[in-house]
Amino acid sequence: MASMKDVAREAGVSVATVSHVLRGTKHVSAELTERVRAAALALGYVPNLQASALRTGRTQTLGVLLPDLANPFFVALLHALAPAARAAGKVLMVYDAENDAALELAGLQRMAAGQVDGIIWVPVDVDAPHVAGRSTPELPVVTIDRPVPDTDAVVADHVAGGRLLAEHLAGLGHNRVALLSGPEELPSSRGRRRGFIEAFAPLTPVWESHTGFSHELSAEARALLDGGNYDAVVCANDMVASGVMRYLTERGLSVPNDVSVVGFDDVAWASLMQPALTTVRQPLAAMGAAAVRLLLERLGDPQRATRRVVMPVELVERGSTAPPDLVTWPGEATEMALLGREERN
Amino acid sequence: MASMKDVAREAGVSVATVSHVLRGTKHVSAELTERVRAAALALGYVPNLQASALRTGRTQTLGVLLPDLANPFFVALLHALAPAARAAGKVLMVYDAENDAALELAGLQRMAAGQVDGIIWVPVDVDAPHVAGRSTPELPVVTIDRPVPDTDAVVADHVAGGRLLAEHLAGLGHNRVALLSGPEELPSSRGRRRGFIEAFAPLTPVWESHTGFSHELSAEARALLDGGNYDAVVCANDMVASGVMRYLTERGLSVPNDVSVVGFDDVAWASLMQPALTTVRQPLAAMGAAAVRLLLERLGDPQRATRRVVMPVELVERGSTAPPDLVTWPGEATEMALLGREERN
DNA sequence: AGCAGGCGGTTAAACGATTAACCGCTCCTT
DNA sequence: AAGGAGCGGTTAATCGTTTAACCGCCTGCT
Repeated sequence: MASMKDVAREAGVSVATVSHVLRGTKHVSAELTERVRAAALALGYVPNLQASALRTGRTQTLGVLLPDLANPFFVALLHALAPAARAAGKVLMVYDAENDAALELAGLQRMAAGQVDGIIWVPVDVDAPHVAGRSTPELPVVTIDRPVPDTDAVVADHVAGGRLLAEHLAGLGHNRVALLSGPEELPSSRGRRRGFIEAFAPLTPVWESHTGFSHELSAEARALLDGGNYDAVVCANDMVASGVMRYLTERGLSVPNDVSVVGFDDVAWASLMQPALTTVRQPLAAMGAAAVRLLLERLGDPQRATRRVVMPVELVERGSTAPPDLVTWPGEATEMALLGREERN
Repeated sequence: MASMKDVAREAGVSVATVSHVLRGTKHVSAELTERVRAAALALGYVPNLQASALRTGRTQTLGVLLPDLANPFFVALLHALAPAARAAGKVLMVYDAENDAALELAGLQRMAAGQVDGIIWVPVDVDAPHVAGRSTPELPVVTIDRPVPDTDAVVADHVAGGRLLAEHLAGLGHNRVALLSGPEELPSSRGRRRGFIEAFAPLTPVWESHTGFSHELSAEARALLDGGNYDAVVCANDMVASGVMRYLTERGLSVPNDVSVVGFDDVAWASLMQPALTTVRQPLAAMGAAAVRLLLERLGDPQRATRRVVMPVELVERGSTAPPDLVTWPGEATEMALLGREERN
């Protein structure tokens, strides 16, 4: 690989001059500029970014630390990050924590080893010790979706999303809603749940079960669904909604004729499900751009106060929701109270 | 950030000794080893990988250059690559070419700038000039799915996959098959098509249209589907299959009762579709591991002859295929010959 | 005339790690 | 006893780039 020294020799100047020409850090006469340019081209010179990074302390690389690449939401986020980073001339170093806090910590340390200028991070678990203790001393961090105290953060307005769903379902005439909320410890799940309940509660009580983000339904969730006495299911996210639709269909129920189902996120295939899924869209492209912007701003001014950006969400009405069928349900209504956990307060 | 010099001072030894202790490159007395370890721990020392890379010429980073992060297949591939890379102590630098050859070239150059030890690459277009000319002089490359001459490559056995589908459909009794093959220039599409036709041709002719990999169907594809006279649709991949199932369903046809549909790849949500999709699974985890292994082998021995690894595929039978309904089709059979392109030999 | 200051370039010191070469010392061999 | 080998450590060169400091030289001001 041709180095700057080679270019300098070829052009008959010092390496300093080559550097100045290539970076424009100092004015160089037209003649020498031309000679240097020509030499660089002739030798196929390409600057060694490692060396440059060593000297300047800037790698032009951003770390992306995600909890799970198997989750389409995070993948979509990555997809949104990529163009924003490129626009800023940065390249992404991606680390998949595979939902494992130990792996996440390893990734964090690896990135702290001077490999990246900053990190865009969706923590596996905001309550894990290494998150609070922030074992990464002085590496700028922007969190997305799962904000960590004292970091810049980008989050969607989950509360508003929950509210939109509540209003949509209430508007259609639903009043017996089963709620499959996501992991209790996640701010996103909590926000969606709160928004939904606050906007829906005046109408009717709600049966609820906590579940993961997988399309595999928990035993508790299945019991709740088997119990009947609901005319709509509000799911933790689109993957869960997909699992629910499948489960209901297999049991001979029709979505949306017998039961309406809603998800959250609007992943790519939500519109391809049968029926197409009504859900809440998070503005991923904007969130990715915001995260990159926040990180660059902090790189420019490390002392800046941390900021939290809340992005608006949008209801996407599709075929999985419809007015409830007012004919009584096949199941008995009396046994319902035993199933599912009671809504606490 | 504490550097090696700091550790050396703290432990009262030279930086060389610190390096030897930390890397185990030379034997150091138990006492000093202990002192160095303690000092490193106390100062929270973490080696600067940039400096290390500059000196040794090894970054411990692998580049991953993908054509499109919006395509779930490539995302799944990335997901398969991540654990394999980690197991080898490497971290991944991911670049999304967004199906744009110019962007791909930019990514290639960026990675050639000493940022990675080697590249795992799925080219946007194997016929693009920068692919053949390989504008990346001496950077080890492993291609996946779209092999480039004179590189190590990992590919699934697409021909066998096509054959499996043909045998499956023929076994069910289908003999009027519409073929929506993928982009003609891609080796994967060509292989699937060839395998299918070779195994199916003895039975019956095939109507065919070339299409992209998107769930948005081309006008030609829609015309073919509208034409009728088929009892099964063989799709370029799962995304296309999903679009086809939706299109057919909207037109009142039932899958698999009226028409069987098959895809290719077995992406994550293939099993969640209604009906669940019969498809061919590519062994992604194994392919990712193979790619990393090939790349590491080449790093170890740059002179080694290039190798191509062909991975076995597997038919996954699900609900989207069934024996054909022998009742005659609603459409007329006579007008069919006009629609779709004739099978060219 | 004398001096400040700009211009266009070079010199050389970093950045942080790796590693060949070397230096005393001890111990073994012949 | 002389020479060689091994041990445990240090010195110093090096990777490729950046950039502060410096050096002549020419201009223009007073």
